Amino acid sequence: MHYICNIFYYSMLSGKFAISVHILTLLTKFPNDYLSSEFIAGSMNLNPVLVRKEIANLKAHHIVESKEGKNGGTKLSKAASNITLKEIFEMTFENIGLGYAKNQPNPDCPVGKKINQNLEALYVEMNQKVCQQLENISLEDFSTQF
Amino acid sequence: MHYICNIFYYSMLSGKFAISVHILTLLTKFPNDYLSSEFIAGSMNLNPVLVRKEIANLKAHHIVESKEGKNGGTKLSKAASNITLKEIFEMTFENIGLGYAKNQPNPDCPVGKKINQNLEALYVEMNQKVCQQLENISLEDFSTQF
DNA sequence: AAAACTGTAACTTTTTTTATTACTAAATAA
DNA sequence: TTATTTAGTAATAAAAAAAGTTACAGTTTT
Repeated sequence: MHYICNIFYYSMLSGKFAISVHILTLLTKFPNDYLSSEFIAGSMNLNPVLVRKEIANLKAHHIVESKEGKNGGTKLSKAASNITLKEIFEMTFENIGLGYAKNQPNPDCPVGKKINQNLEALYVEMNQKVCQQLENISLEDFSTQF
Repeated sequence: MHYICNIFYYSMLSGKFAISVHILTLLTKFPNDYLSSEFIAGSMNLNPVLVRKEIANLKAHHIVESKEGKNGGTKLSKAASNITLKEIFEMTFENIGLGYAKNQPNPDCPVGKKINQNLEALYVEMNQKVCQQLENISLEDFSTQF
């Protein structure tokens, strides 16, 4: 089934990393099976459509592949030992950081003018630290805890 | 003005850390003045009531003090050089981490049963890394960037 | 006494997240 | 070959969370 690629299609799930890791852990546990979105959703207690959306993202990053039709589903397309949590983190577009105020600050105030830029610099550093940590954990490592 | 303490009063602002840092940076820039919530809100383009709520939290942690009445406002109650970003981070109740799925996972699935516990362990480690970083930055350090 | 503040409650509005419904297309199995 | 099961996606609805508003009591200062 083919659709025109829609960049904005993907809705933002707040726990995307958690959801992706959950999906991928299940796929790791059943490396030879195509798991259905229904089955995965059952483990997560989440709507199957949301699971499929999350899988769409993982597919776009080529770490899983799906088969449509009866007995279809999704499986890993590379070994769990060759996938790091850092990769998964980056795939979910999530950023470590402590947020920004929603409103644009006052550009006439010296603090308002620069606050977001200075916070950004701080958060970039955080990301680096966190990525160093996640880079050393493979999906296989994570999955063997279960 | 005194009210009965209400633990649940404090509403959750998503960018609490950012807002607190912004407030504290302003207070650092004017260490001898009581700044009004109106003035602070003007720099942040935020509702003054929200600023006062955030300040209530900072007061509870004894790093700022307020004066009611005419010409009242808020000022730092300790030197900016003696406040670290780690302290501020901890005051905002924010946690580093990459979130959890909203729904309770299926306890009959080996993965569902343990996913949150395993993510938690991962996030605890992240927090430690981030706290190490923030501990080395004082409010004064941060403020001199402006 | 008037004015300018803080503190807080009680809502309301807006935004973001999550869930649902519905339908097309594909693959399999009977 | 036809029914069935599954993915893919759009569109919308519902729920939850965040942000904003209004209102007013209590404090200080002038």
